[in-house]
Amino acid sequence: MTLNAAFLRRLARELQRDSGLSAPEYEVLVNMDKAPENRMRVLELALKMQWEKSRLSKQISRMIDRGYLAREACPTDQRGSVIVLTDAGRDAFVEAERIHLSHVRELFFDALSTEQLNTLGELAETVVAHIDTLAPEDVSCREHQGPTTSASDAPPQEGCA
Amino acid sequence: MTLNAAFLRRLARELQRDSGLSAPEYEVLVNMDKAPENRMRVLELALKMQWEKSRLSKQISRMIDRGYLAREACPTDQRGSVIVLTDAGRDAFVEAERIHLSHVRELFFDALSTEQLNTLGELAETVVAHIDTLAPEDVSCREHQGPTTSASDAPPQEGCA
DNA sequence: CAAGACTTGTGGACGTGTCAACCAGTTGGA
DNA sequence: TCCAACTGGTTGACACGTCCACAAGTCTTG
Repeated sequence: MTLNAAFLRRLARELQRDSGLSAPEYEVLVNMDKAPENRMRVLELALKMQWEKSRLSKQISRMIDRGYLAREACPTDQRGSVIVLTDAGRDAFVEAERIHLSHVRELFFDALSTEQLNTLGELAETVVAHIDTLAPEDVSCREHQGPTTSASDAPPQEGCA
Repeated sequence: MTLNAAFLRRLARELQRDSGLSAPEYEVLVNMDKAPENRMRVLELALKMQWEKSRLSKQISRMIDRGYLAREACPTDQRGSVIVLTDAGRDAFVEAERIHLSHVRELFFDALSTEQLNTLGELAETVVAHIDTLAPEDVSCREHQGPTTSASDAPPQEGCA
């Protein structure tokens, strides 16, 4: 726990300082960058990131204000909106990614041997699997309780690789 | 990273739901409970928790409003204030601790063998040590740069044991 | 002692996160 | 067909965090 708290705080600060992007902004950009045509429905993104739709909605609004994203009407569902990565957004992301990866490498990977990294990965997966096993708890996009519609699809997309 | 994010979020939510205390509140109470006579100077607490003084100041104010803490004038330094754990604060903490420890046990310790736990602990310490080695970065109570006044004293007090 | 430097703690502005309420569009039946 | 239930997304209220500025007390030094 100590490790993780210090680690995340430090990475977030370094990212902000060196690239101007906050950690949440970076995470969103990671996922938008991977999306086909750099466009995605809000809910699709929320599922992929395991974020609450409310949280994502607000984050998106702020990032639109900053020029990183744009919102478009969805042609097939009048309620929905499609989020698009702007050129400015992509530029900011590319630069931030370069910086961030070097921070990660410096702080983490240099500290452990390959073997140790593998061991750590296995331990982490063990616990994650255990958490999934216990009450599904339906991590984020709740407010429906379909009987375990599709519990363990893809893991959430953290912005760390 | 995935492990930690999911883990912390889940624990925080369970704590809030079952005890009514937020994670930051709980952390503060952990430290106040350990303090001699349940009283501490603000800055002393900030150092122990590795929190920014501003963050702590605001958290304390909220917790005073909720009746968990009280503020007293410091007899030896007119600027300072001493924080005291109220009876209500102690009661809330005792109850929350009971609940929280069972959550931790269920989520984490049940998932790994003793040997695995030891291994994980060693890996975490390795990385923490590495982080400390790299730029001290002076984790939280910055805004003075005394030449490494007392770098690695006690580790920060996380509320997890 | 007086001036400047430093310390302790608070407050404002703003970004981030959760919960719950809400609107509008969509859908599945009677 | 038409209404009730559901879904996609936004918003408001509030808690939490960070950065920066500041007031007021304390220390240092000429």
